[in-house]
Amino acid sequence: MGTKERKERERAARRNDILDAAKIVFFDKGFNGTTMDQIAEVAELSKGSLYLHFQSKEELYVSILLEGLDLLNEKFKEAVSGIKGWENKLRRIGQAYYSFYKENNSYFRILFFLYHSEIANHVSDELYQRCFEKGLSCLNYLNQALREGMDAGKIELQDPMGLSFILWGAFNGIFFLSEEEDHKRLMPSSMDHLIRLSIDLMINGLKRR
Amino acid sequence: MGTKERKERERAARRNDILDAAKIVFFDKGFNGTTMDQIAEVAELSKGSLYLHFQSKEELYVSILLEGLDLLNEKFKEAVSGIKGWENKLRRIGQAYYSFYKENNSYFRILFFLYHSEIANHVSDELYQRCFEKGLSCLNYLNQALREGMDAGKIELQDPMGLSFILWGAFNGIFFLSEEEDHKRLMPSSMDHLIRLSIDLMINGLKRR
Amino acid sequence: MGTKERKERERAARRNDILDAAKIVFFDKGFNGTTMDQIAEVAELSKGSLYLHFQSKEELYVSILLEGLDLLNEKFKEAVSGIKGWENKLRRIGQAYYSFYKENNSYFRILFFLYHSEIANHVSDELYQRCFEKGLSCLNYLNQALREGMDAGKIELQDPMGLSFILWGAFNGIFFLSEEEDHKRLMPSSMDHLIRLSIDLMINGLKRR
Amino acid sequence: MGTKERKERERAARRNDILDAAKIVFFDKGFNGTTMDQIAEVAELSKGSLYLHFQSKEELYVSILLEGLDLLNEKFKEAVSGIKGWENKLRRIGQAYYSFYKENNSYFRILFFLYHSEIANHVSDELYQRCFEKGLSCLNYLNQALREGMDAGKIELQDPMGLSFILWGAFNGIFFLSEEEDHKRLMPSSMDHLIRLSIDLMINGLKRR
DNA sequence: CATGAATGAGCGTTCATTCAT
DNA sequence: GATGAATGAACGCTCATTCAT
Repeated sequence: MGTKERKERERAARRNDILDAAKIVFFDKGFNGTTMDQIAEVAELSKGSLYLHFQSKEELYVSILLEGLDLLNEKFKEAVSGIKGWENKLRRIGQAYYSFYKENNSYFRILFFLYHSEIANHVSDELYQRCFEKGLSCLNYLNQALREGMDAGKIELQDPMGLSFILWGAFNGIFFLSEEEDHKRLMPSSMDHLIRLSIDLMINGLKRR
Repeated sequence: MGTKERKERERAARRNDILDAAKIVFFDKGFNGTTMDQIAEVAELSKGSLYLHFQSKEELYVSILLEGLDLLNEKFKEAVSGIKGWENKLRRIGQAYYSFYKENNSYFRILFFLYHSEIANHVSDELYQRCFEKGLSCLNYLNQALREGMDAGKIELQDPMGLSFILWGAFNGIFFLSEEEDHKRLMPSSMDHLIRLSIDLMINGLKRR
Repeated sequence: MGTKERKERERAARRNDILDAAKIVFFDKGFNGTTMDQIAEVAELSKGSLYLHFQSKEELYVSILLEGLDLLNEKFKEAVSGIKGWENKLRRIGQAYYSFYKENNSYFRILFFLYHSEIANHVSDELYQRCFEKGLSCLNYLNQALREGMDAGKIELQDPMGLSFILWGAFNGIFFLSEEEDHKRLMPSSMDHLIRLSIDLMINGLKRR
Repeated sequence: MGTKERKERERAARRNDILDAAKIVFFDKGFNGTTMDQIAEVAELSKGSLYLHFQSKEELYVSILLEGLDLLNEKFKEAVSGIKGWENKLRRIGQAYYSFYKENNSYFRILFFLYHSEIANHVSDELYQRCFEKGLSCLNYLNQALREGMDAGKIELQDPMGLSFILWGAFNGIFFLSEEEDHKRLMPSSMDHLIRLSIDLMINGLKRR
């Protein structure tokens, strides 16, 4: 009886090995720069075996992205846990996202790279849907904080989802821009400072006058 | 005579034909999804002829980007021409960027995709530098407006370049997020509304209390 | 089992198939005139498969050359085995080279063509080194015979390696010249006769007076 | 009237310009490494104009070879002029060929490269024939010297053309072998010494006993 | 389940040659 | 005669995916 379970556990372990190997290579060389051979070699598995667990290169890539979203969800959860007040919550979420960007930069880039690439089109609907939901879940932390602020009358009564969306997009864009090596030439101030500025700007902007 | 001049005009025209063809294909399939054969076919030219005008696929791609940046610069220039007041200027720039995003969406995507890709590394320094400068020039319109606000004491005295950077990034991110087809499922409100909200949020955030 | 062994044998066999196919085409059209597609077609394999066994066109080419050198080494070994006297040995070596030239003409041409081509530069050091050593080994048969003649006081005491080099080069050149179809127009006598003449000339030239 | 002549002179001059340019590039990069564009650029002419004077890349190449053969003929002529005795003549011819090899190495290589390459097949019969004849003419210097030796009873009475052929081939082979960079590793003695040795060997070998 | 040999479509780039002007 | 834009057939090599064992 336990046999079946063990088998499944082993299968999951194998899957994880592949994922770990893929992460190493994808993080290092990007989607197009990575070959299935390289992943197989790092995973110490045959190339064919990769396809026993993932339907395609794209699905493998997106599976990593999914991990990234899980991680981010967790970070957001921690960030707001026990925190009172919409403003504090937003600040904490912003900082959490920034720390995710810094500490898990590779995940951030993968996460970002998905959109608009041809990758999304080569992935099963089911997998895509799961991505979508996890993204939505992240967005919801923002959403909650904003609602709280509106309920308290501190933020103009408007659709909180739209605002969450804006904040999320804005931070993405700022991080993304910072990625670019040459942009650092332009920036008079440190990234840390810039992010603090951004958070202040957003919070300040949200407040009713 | 004038023969020489005519020749040059024809050459430029041909170059433009290629650029137009490339735009069509790149916009549709992305950089990696596009082949030189496809471009040649659309341009109704032989593949070899492409290389008479562009050294490589990458240079062709970046040349389009350069056009996009020119266009955007123009849009920004128009946007602020004759406008008084930092707030008005910022609003106009934001709207101009939004209209660029909407009306020249393909340019926007190419423009956005350049960063962080390996493309930049396969392009001559000179071409890359020109991109950089044109991007900087766009940023400067924001910069000017912010300085004006600071001089008028309406905006907290801080590094305007950093703030420009934030605003630029934020808008990029918001547009980019909106690109994603599925995100539209989430959005309760129209894109137009969302952008107005964003601009208000930023302007409000900038103002001193 | 022995499964693993069988696999290896099959792999080696396949490698040989490719080598055989490549020989046919290279011999016929030369290095630059040969395409990987042609080889693949003759080998009844896909082009991609060629690269499973050889890193590049050049490596494939040089691998054939290596075979040729092995064969030649063997011929020289046989030629001198059991033969007494430097003169006899030299004659036998000369004849062996001539028979190699005649019977394995394709190898001869490849062997000859390597030098001075850009091919050598596109081959791994290891492969190149092996070529070099096998060539040296061939040269050594000459070297031994010459030493013997010097020890016996029949040949002027001079550096035998230099002389080996001369003899080797001379025969190469003579064979090579004979290759040229049109040169046959000039030759009043048969190739066989010419070679006998050459050997006599060399032997005679070596002897002290 | 002089008009026509002048035109022809100009045409010949142009042809020479191309030849000179081609020499520079071919000598530097070899046949396959050279493009018609490069030649055109060095010649400060358009690519199309090249074809006004030469039917193909191959014909251009072989035309240079022809120059080389002219040069060699001249060298041989000088070498034997006023020299008495077959042995002296042969020595002088051998030295002349060596000096040609050293001082006009690029010509030597082109001359050598022709044979067995696919080049010969892409050249008009007429051009090929001219090559052949000039080669023959070179050979004749050897031929004459050998006949003289035979008439004087110093050389075994045999077909002198066959022997010329052997000598020519032998020197070619020795020079060619020396070209190879790595062979220098093997050689205990200098090239100069080696050649002296070769000439002695041949002369000695020719003499009757 | 695991393997890894085999596939084959595809790619960016080159370049000798042609030909309208 | 001179030009140089245009051609188009090649070419070496890659790599995601398949499938017999």
